[in-house]
Amino acid sequence: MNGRLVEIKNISEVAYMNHKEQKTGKRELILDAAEDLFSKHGYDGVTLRAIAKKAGVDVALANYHFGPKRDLFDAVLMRRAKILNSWRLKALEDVIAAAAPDAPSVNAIIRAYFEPILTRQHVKDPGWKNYYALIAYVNNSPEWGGQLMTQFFVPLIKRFIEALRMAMTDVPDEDLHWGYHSLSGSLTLAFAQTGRIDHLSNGLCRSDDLPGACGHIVDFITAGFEQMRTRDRSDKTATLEGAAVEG
Amino acid sequence: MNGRLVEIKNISEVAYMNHKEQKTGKRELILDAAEDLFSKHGYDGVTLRAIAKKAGVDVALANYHFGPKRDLFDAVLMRRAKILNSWRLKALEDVIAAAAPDAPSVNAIIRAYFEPILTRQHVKDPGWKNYYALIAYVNNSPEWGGQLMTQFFVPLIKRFIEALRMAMTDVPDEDLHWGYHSLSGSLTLAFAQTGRIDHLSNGLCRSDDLPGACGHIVDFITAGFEQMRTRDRSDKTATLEGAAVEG
DNA sequence: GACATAATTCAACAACTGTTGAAAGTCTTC
DNA sequence: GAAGACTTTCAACAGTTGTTGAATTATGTC
Repeated sequence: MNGRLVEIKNISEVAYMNHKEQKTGKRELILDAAEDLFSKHGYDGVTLRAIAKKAGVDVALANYHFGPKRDLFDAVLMRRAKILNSWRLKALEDVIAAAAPDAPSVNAIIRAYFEPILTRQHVKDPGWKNYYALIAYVNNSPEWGGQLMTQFFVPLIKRFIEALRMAMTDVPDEDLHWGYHSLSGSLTLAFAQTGRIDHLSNGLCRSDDLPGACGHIVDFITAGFEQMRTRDRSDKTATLEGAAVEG
Repeated sequence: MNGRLVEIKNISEVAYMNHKEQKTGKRELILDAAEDLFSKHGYDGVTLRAIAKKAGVDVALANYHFGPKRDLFDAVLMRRAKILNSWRLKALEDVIAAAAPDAPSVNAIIRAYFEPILTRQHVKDPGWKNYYALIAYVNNSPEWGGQLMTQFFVPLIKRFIEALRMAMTDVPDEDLHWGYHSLSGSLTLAFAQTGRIDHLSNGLCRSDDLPGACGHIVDFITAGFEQMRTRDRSDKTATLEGAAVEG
């Protein structure tokens, strides 16, 4: 039995499930357990036996359903990626259509990127929460950063940057791409829910308050993009380096 | 022999080395190899044998110098933390002193946070590059996010936020803390050098161009903070959620 | 109810993990 | 150059890892 084929079968099943009914088989229990543990300890920090124990099944069952460990990880990533992707794409197209024939505002575009994460009923769904933390792990890992996860999101991101290009004419593509990179980093760290901001702010801000976090981040990121319209692009690198050479 | 004691001895040695001369013993080779591998594959993704092989020494030697694996990881983190920390603190105090008795500008504060990373001669030092990627790993991992690394940086960050509070009176502490969180996320993802932006921008932007990256990020983040002065703080969460419930 | 198919468990494998104690080597100091 | 302390290697341990094939149970079909 080929693990890769099993994985693909899994994806279509999940897409189907989402529209019909939740399957409660042990197969899903394994995915849930893996999602939880992978998001907390990373790929190498989790053993198949730990996953099996959490799911309440035998070790061999994971291999039966998903093949090698690596394919199980991919299956976990892909299970929700398609859904999240479609939601985001729809939100973006809606914003573009609503503003047509004018270009949408930067703020509306940014919000279209954040809304699908916060809204719907799954804000407090632990499964989705774990999945977001898992994306944070994948996003910042050099090992996974340029792999299948990225490829899957690339079309959406390109469309997203395209919309920003519409909203802000005469802004160099370089700026837009670095802007998205900052956006992605901010969002990712918020997703990771490391609890650091709780500690740092003495409880004033809470890691697990995703809506609150995104409210701040959306405004922050919007301003970051807006400044590109009037940005001074003279070479400040030399200034930066020069200043330190003096000191 | 106690590993924790060994580690502490190590820190003082490194601090001494930095002012005097580079020690080329096998001990440093182990730290270099570990730094490289940990930054690429995470804590659990690296075996002591892989480190030893890369360093060209026996497996047992790592344990002799640093004790258990966990303590070796801590030693790698701490080796450069003290140095980076002092550089950043000095840059920040310089900016504050230069502007006194007025408050420094937001842009100057942000630059003080970025400069020490880019300047000095170590921009291209592979050791420092690996270290930055390692910080990115630690920063986004729930397992390490709230640990010794964070504690070590907390005083600096508090001082940094304090400076921002001076520069922007009447901005709520909540905004400032979330702003720093966004800054940290952006910087961290840039540090990770995952190569994604290269792929996404078709080579227009390069992951390994840290000065270029920081030039963009500094302007982006500065604007993110500046908008807090005139930010509309009415509850947009309801709007966000409401919009999705409709659609 | 027999039968084929899928799902699940059991037992075990070879390879690899971190760690350790003893042995061998190297360096300093008298 | 002998003594002693510090480095480094060697060999091996007990436990864990992902994976597998056979055995067992559940599920659905005619």
